[in-house]
Amino acid sequence: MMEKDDFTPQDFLPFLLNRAAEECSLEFQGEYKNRYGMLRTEWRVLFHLGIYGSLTAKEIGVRAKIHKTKISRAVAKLAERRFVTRNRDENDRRAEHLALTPAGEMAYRDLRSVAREYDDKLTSRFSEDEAVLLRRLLKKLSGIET
Amino acid sequence: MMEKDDFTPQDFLPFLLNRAAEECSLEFQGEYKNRYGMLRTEWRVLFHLGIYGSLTAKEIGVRAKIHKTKISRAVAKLAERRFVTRNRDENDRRAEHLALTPAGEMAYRDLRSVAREYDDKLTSRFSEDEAVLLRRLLKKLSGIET
DNA sequence: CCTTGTTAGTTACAAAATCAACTATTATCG
DNA sequence: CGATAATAGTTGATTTTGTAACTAACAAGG
Repeated sequence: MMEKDDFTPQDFLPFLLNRAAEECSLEFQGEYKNRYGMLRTEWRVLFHLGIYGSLTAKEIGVRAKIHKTKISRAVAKLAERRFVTRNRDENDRRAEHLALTPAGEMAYRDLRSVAREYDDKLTSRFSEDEAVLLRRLLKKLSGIET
Repeated sequence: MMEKDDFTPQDFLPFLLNRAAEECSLEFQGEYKNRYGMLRTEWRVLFHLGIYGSLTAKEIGVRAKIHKTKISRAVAKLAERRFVTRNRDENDRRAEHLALTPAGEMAYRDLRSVAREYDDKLTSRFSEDEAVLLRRLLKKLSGIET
């Protein structure tokens, strides 16, 4: 009973992904937490609105793979702080179009530059090609090609 | 005031990492959850013991970048289910050496083969070179070269 | 020895995530 | 039309996590 055994569990992808994601998220958290007292889900929502302009909670969930209750609560907090506005869709009154307020825009641009610096710091460990490839592969893993 | 603007926040690495890790972890969870009712941290601990034989909670934490309280609770559950044993270090009686019981070994080998299949499925989307590079880069990101 | 500091691991309490059930609205189809 | 199903989003109950404080054991310096 010959068993091919080239599998090294310490290289198990979900395992490596979790570890890297955890490491980076925690480190990056230090950069923004004391700026706006924002939680991980909140800046992710903020980023999405900053990038794409206006989205519904549902759309954010699909793009970012975040659970809808997490988004619901994050949006509630962001709206409370006047970082986002909610606008009912007139064609489908279940959906709400979310967008950044000017204050939200400012916070986004600020965090965006912090993110850029941190991203540069991370990718400085790689060659340009490696960085490009890494991003492409990560997108492939989450089933998103764009 | 010219601003170089080659930074696309939707490609922000911590963001891509989180999304990919979340996607894979959730999908993989479906493969093992109903087998042993194990949580993410628990199988990660189980894997480490399976791979490295015997470790202290501290060592697992460093290698896997998992917070010590999470490990403490995961170990408690695994011990309760008779998957791991605890042995006080005689030289330093603060530390405990953890190891798998035969039942733990069986669970590990079972999950390991599930993991192998899932890993194959994931990496089948890439070329061999890409898969190797991806793992290398992920290790680099978590500050571990080995 | 004995104070002070450090480390391994646990635990209490607060914060957050998950799950299930819910409202309100729209879609489907007999 | 009218019943049933589906969808966007919210809320409450439960579970899990993170923070900080704790115990117990060791270490170093006086």
